[in-house]
Amino acid sequence: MKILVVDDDRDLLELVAFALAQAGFGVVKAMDTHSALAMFDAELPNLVILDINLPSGSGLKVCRAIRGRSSVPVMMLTVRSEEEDLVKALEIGADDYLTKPFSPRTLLARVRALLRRAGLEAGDSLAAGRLRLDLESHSLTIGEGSAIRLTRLETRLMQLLLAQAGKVVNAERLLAHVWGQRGSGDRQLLKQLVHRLRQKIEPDPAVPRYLHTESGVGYRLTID
Amino acid sequence: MKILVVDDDRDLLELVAFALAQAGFGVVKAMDTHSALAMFDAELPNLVILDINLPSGSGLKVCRAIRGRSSVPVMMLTVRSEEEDLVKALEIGADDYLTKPFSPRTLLARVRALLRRAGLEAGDSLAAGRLRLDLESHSLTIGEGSAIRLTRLETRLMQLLLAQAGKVVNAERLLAHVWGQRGSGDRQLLKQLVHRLRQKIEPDPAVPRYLHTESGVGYRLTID
DNA sequence: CCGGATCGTAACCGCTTTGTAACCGCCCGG
DNA sequence: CCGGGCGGTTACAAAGCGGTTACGATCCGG
Repeated sequence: MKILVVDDDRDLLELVAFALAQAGFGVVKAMDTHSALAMFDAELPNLVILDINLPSGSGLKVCRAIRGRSSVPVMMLTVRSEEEDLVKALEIGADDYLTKPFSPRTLLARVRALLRRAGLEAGDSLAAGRLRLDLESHSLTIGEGSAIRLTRLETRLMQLLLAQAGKVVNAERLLAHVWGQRGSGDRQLLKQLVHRLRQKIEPDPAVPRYLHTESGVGYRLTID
Repeated sequence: MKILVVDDDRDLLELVAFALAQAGFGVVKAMDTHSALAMFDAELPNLVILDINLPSGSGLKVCRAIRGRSSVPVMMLTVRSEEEDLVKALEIGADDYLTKPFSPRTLLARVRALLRRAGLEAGDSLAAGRLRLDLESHSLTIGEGSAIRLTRLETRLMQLLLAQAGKVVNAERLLAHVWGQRGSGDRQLLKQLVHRLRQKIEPDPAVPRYLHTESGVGYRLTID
């Protein structure tokens, strides 16, 4: 999912870009109207975040230009005093707006809502380092590799390990998460599941690169 | 198509209800959290419109409660100052939001967009890739080929798959969409319907080209 | 009333997923 | 040196899933 961010304030631009990148989005940056449109044509992003107040001609022009060539979702960044411009932006065809200052959390929630509304949502997925788990389709992607299909239990195991990526996860906790009360105390269940998961995801299952054993404690997912 | 509207402001509630009814939707109303949930369980609406700011406990609680029992689309109504609540609502799983004041036209456009994404659109034709489904005549056209007549159930199945083209659709969701509550948990029903549909639309039903199985998850319509 | 279309239900098959047991090697304390 | 605990591995059984065939009930137009 690629997002174009346009803002002439370098600090804010970097902040927004960082927050988006952190959340797993691909980010393209521009600081003026001209390069914004050039970037748009070159990269064809799935969403555009656009400061309404740019020095070289207003953000409205960029918005209009983008609307002229695509129906991609556009989110405007405004300050409260620009009420007037905001109305124009929405009339031109911007889809949403965010009033500065805003928290990264707000930004992400809005961006996700926009993508969802546009039907571009990536689905329920969880990522850390080179690993990305799609909970919807039960598939795991490593780096640029092809997706590996996981079973229901493997997905549940991966879910907790990935959520706690880099940290050791207690065996008892893994058991509880995957099997519920039933699995309590049964090491063999976990042993087997780890074995089967390693066969699928490790280049050399005998020398794990991702799913490491922390002897006497539990397991840990390495993310480099 | 049934829509539950929850708002403690009677005027706004009636306004929204009127606009929806005018557009041909069935409308169910509630003015507090308790009756909202009671109505939800009793009527099982296809979409919920929910004021974020209810007196008897926040609208967030209702949203969470609904998400706990269904994946029905939820649209939140907010005012600009409720930014913080809105973010929470989106994170909880609300699908869209509308900032008061809004025009009936905007409301209807958003509602239709949500229904379309959920595969519930009452419109007469739905297309993705080389596939086009006519809901009126229950016929499916592939590329330049001739129309294939589908049965009522086959059409409903195709409708949701097509609305979610390219994405895996959960078996339970398909069951709910085609048979409603009745089909819950009955894999055999779905198995049969998929089989019969494949006989009609696949060049070689044994090696599906369009309607793919995602083992342990559900089905996916490929659109190339 | 006949005959086809539609749909639900059951049974069977083969494959995958999951559970269970047994065995192995390693480490470590006594 | 011995024995037990731990984790990995192999092997096999049980359960579940998805595809398929078959059959009966129902509905509806001719």
